[in-house]
Amino acid sequence: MASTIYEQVVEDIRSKINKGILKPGEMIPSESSLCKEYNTTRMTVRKGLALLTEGGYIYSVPGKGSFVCEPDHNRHILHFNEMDIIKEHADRTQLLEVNIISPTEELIKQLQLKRKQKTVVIRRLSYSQREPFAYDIKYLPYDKGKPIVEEVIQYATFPEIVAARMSLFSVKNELTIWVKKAQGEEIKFLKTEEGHPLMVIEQKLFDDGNKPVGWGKIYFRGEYCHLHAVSSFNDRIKRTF
Amino acid sequence: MASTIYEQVVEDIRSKINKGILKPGEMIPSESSLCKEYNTTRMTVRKGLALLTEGGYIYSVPGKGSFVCEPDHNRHILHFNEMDIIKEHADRTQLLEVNIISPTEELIKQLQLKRKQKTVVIRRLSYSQREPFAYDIKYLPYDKGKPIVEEVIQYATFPEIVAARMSLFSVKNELTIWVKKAQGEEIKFLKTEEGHPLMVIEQKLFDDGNKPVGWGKIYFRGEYCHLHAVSSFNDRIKRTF
DNA sequence: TAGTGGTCTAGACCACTAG
DNA sequence: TAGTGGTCTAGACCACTAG
Repeated sequence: MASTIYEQVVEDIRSKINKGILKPGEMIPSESSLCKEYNTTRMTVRKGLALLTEGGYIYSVPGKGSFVCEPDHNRHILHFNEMDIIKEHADRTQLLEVNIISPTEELIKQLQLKRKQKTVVIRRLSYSQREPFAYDIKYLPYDKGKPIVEEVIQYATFPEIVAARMSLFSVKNELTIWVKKAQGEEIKFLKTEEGHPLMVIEQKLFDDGNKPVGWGKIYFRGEYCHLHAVSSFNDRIKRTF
Repeated sequence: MASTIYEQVVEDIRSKINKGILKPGEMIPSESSLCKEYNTTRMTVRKGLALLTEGGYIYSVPGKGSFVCEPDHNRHILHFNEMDIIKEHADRTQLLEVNIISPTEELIKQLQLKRKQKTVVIRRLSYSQREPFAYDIKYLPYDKGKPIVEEVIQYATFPEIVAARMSLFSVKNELTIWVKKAQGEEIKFLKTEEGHPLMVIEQKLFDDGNKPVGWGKIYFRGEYCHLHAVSSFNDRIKRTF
């Protein structure tokens, strides 16, 4: 049950939208008419409308009114944490390499480096019952002032590694996910037959100013990587209740 | 530049959090002290704090204060629309089957059906330059009252099909994504060699009352499916500015 | 010109926290 | 007991929309 007036406003309008009484594109009652309906003031009505806006149910157009959104069925929340997937199966994670190298052309492009700037490489291999199942390689711009702590690196996710080194609160992470047949280095480390399906997850990290601060790929033996995502639509408003 | 007082509050506090001046877990200044600092009233300060809360920067504890959140690097936004991926490559989408069947045990379980309730099957195959690359199969509970319009089904996403049939505003969609080697039926339709890597995307749809209203899988030839996701963290608040 | 949403004021009362 | 955030009131002025 709604314990406050604004919750009542939210529940009533949300239910009307979900039942199709209010359809996408249609105008909802104006703030002043809602004030009368609920015998309350504008600020209270607006608190409810703000929650409906946050939840993706309505949007407002100054001077005109508030309208029901087109539902967005495409937006999903993907909870991706490389270490969760690794920990789920791994009994051992081996640090293959932590090094400072001169960047390749690809790295200069991806991390937008100056030509003489060094990069840190981190390569890890995770085993499940002696079978290697995840191989990952990460690059980040080298910064003399910031030491690399191996114990941290071994068990941290990429955003954690970068955020720790750069003391960033928010690191933007762009994921690209695809499938490929194992070949070359991947076969060597993951000990698969040639052509074995791999799930590849590429991560590109950016700081607040959109500067690349990390780039890496994780190769999972296909059978070890299941990803889960949920449409974010209904979820967004629930935090509040 | 901030054109309103509450935007100024948001920008100042957000910048302090991003620079590490305010660290996760620390308390931010109280509402009353922010009122003094910005020479404004509580409702205006609270509007700014509401946006910071929405953006995942702070949370409040009644009686105690407002605190800086631990950043959540795991939450990503995945924009997944099966038809976008299909349209990107397809020059033809063939409706293989639209049928009403008696459910298998698996279907009864997945869709929580009563034993005698029929289900609708929809199977499609998409071609890129005569090469089949996406095979998908969808099931939804059969409802006598709701006709199945083939022209719609051929080009609609699963949530669209279900939402249209059930006049639902919000359908919850649970995605599971994994990799498998092509075998059996998949080889037959996608005309791949055995063991070819496939990206499998399973969709399970629920109505407002968490009742399953659709279940299906899409099999992509691996090379045709790249998924993109972005950490949602910084994005959430930007809508407002 | 009447109606709309956006911003803001200056209060009130409440439950809760922690010394 | 002083301080905190949560809810709510009853206004004000504004820019904008559309007849």
